[in-house]
Amino acid sequence: MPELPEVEVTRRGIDMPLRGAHVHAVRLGKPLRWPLGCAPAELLGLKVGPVSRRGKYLWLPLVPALPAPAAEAGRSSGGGLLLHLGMSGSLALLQGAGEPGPHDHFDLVTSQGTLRLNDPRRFGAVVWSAALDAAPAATLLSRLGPEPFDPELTPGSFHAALQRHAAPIKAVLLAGGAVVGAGNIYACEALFQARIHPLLPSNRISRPRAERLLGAVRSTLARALELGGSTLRDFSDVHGMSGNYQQQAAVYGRAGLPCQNCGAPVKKVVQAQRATYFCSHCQKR
DNA sequence: AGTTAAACCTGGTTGC
DNA sequence: TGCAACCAGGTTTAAC
Repeated sequence: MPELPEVEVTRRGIDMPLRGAHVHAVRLGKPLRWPLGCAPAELLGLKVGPVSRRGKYLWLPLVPALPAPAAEAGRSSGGGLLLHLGMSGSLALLQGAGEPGPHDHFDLVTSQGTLRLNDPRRFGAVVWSAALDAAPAATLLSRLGPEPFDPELTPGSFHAALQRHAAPIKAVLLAGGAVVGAGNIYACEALFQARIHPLLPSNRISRPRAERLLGAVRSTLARALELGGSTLRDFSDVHGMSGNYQQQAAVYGRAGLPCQNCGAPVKKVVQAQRATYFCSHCQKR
């Protein structure tokens, strides 16, 4: 469910409300993708810092609330939680959180509300790391390509990155090495907007088309962000509001329906076990 | 080395 | 109506 816009919407929803909050308790549900990586008791008393995002990961800094005497029994000297929403995860910030439901697998109970992860499929993760640039966080983040809105990501560098892969452009976008953030929905939408065929080998994309694609990725993600995050059925922001980008999708999930540009039926193929929607008339190889 | 499958899970939808 | 098959926003890990 969550691609970059949804994760960013989530970040904005929890950042200020949680800042400066003290951790009162931690509750773990069923196992997620990876173990937490520390004893829950180590988090107690730590203070929440500014929440940041890298790709589809969120970083929730947790620092000692008191300067000097930190070495209390079992308390950590600080670090943070690296969170990922996987395919079906969402975060909620609850005041007076009720009993956890069957898919609520992580609670961070703080002085300013309970941050609760609901994730039916449990592909998501909450992992303790002593620092953003230390293992395990650094290891996970090291595989990520540039942020889509990083000014250092230029048409030239993007084109160069695409030249390094012979795989279909759709697969390259999903892999996130050239640019992070475009998941299955937005990759389809961006390729449609750029009029590029999803099966076209990445390294056969010209410089002008690469520039167009980068612009399409950026505008697609920015649009989704404006609309509050999108996606299919079960994404909701921290206030429980669902996004509505799906109604804006030009090709995703529209197999057989007329292309909004030319009227030809939208096609669906499976690439790397993922559904790809495109218009074979508008999108050229 | 680079690309592609398999794996991790549950739930909703579709089809017989 | 019941149940099996298939599908779903991601990404790591193992295998060609």
